[in-house]
Amino acid sequence: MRDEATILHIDMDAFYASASLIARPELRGKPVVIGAGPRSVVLSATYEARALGIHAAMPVGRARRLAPHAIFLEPDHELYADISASVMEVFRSFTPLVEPLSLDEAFLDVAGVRRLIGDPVHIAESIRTRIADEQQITCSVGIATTKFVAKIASQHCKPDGLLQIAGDDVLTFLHPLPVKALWGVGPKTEEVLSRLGLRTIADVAHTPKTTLERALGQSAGEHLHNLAWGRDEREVYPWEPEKSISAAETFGEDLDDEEAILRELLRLTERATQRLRERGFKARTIGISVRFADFSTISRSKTLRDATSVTHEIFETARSLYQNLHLDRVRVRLVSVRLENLEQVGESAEQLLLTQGPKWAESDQARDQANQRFGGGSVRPARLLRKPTRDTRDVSK
DNA sequence: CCCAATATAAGTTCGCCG
DNA sequence: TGGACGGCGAACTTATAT
Repeated sequence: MRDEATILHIDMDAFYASASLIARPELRGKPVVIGAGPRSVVLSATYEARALGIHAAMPVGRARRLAPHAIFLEPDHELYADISASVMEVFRSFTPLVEPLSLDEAFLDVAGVRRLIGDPVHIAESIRTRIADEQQITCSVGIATTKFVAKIASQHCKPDGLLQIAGDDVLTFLHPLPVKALWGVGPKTEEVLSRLGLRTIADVAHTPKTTLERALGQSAGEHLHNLAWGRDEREVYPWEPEKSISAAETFGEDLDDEEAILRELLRLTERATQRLRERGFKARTIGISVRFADFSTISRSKTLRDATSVTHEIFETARSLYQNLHLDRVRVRLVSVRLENLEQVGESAEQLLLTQGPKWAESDQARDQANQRFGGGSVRPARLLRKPTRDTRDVSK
């Protein structure tokens, strides 16, 4: 194990509701609804929302009803991608070893540049200053010898903080924390651990590894035991290949009409396959998930003989997966389309056209180009021309 | 009663092959 | 022919994270 704390975990504070974002000219003075979840203005209970004068938290559906003309800053809004790209660029100006975890979080390994630029704390302060200057966003930085401890440290000092945990202090820092703080322990695992009488990370550390493995499975048991002793071998990888692409949509109201559900499925297939093609992938495995009114969820998938990126082909697979469920007017809340087993398409576009069936591949290509030129959704299958169902989200009830 | 969207990892079950 | 067994990939579920 390295004994010097050179791993940084940087977490933007209030990224999705940052003052700089709301101050953007195109948003100034307009009602803005932030977030996408059941409590769309998720931030009401947090420091950042108070600072911004946001008081109301409500489901996004209600927000749409109350303020239909508001600007909805959902997580996939392009403004966030812009800011994220700028921020990651700042990180990369300090070291190439930047591993983004999401739009607003990244790990950095500064071991190799410390002689060049300065010690990790100095680097962290420089980064915080630059992000504040350029984006008017505060961020919190955890510095430690491992990813895991760096991540907990940044949570610990949030907001607008910096916390370094030296190698010698790791266990003192870690052990009093609740098991929930272990990365990978969610509600289910917490419950299992609690039945074993384990409440703190120290408790987990002092439990025989075999006991943990029996209760949680081999891999998770061993992993947690290691983390509890501050052992985390994972390195900072600047790049990981993508493994799946998916698109999902929760309906404004539950649907039970097969025709309507298939229309949504086609729309989601469009969304997913377009991203697939943008990234130069084909997929061999097509999966769907269906969530019912009671929130239970099932999934089905099919692996094809040959990978494809053709909307038509993928939709037909998704459709047959759906129809094989033989749902008879069951109330459905969400469907999703997932593409897995991704393969990078070879250089030759000709080969793609020949092997994929010229007609559909060409029509996809033409549509992608048109959508790029005229904006997403300007060209779409005839089947989708009827009024989209999602707009029913904010009416009635 | 209410519970987003996207991605990853790992566990289980099952069928196929030798 | 019958069966136990192991390996393997596919299908599916569950858990977790942001």
